[in-house]
Amino acid sequence: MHRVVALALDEVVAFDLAIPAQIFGSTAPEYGFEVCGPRRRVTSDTGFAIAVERGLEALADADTVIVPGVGEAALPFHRASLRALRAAHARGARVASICTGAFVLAAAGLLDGRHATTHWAYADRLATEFPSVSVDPNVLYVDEGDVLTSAGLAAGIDLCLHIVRTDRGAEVANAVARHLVVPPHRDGGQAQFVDRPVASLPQRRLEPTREWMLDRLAHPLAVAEMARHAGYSERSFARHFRAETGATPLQWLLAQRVLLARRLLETTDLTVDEIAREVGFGAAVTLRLHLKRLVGTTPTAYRRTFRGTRVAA
DNA sequence: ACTTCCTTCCGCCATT
DNA sequence: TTAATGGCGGAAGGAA
Repeated sequence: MHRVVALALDEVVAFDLAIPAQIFGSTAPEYGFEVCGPRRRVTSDTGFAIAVERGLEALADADTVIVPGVGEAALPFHRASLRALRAAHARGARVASICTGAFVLAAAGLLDGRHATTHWAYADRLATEFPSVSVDPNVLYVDEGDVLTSAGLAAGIDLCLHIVRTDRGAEVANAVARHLVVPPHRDGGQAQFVDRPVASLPQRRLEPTREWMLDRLAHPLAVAEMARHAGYSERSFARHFRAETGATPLQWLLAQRVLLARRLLETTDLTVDEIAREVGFGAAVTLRLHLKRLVGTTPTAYRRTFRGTRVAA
């Protein structure tokens, strides 16, 4: 049982807190979830009160600590909370933030010299207040291994799914996503928002083409063909694709191939070479390369870790 | 790991 | 005038 503990400070963003509560507290299997904080009762950013079951001592035996966003009034933070966070991290716990929770991690010194992200509207401020943090406002989440940060609000869902995928594999993460009724995978590097601050309707114009690409994943697929399917020139296709997904066509395709390969490694006994061909990589070396690049591991090591993991209903 | 060949991506800019 | 389009060239990056 992997213990996830969320730290609820004053003016905690209710939505941010609800995400890990839903995912680790009820949807994903084999996780335990608790909410802790320096006070037994906090008022959320939207005004309703939350009963906090545990004190800061709960951080002492957490495997993963999640810090949701907090309102302006919560700054500066309780020294005891920051100390407990530092101690948890030093002990080896994985620490993650959602939205403006990154300010708490930064105040605890856990982001020094690291890449991090936060809600796009606060990115400048984070970079100004904590010059030693390398802030990237254009990604959904940043995974530094023992410290993870995510962008605003709904990006917390992407982060928590990413954590489940890391711990339990792609198959379990997909099952959780299906239960939540969200798309199974947005890559961390995806832009938080595209072109306009207020996204207008047609963000799914290329969806049929993406579906078509998924169907033909096993075959070689050139950008020129994709553009033709979408009815655009290559140049315009690339522009629209990036605007909708945050990724270039090839990046997206490679990510989907790796994702499918992960599922096959988890759920089948096909050889690495067979899987490589099955997902559209010409040979096993190519799969190895991209799996290493995107997940940081080798096919056999990945299979050893995740083969046979049970899937949530 | 290195090299070669090929594709992809993106800024620039004229055109619609 | 603004917004979208698509061709071009060079640099980056993928495949073998």
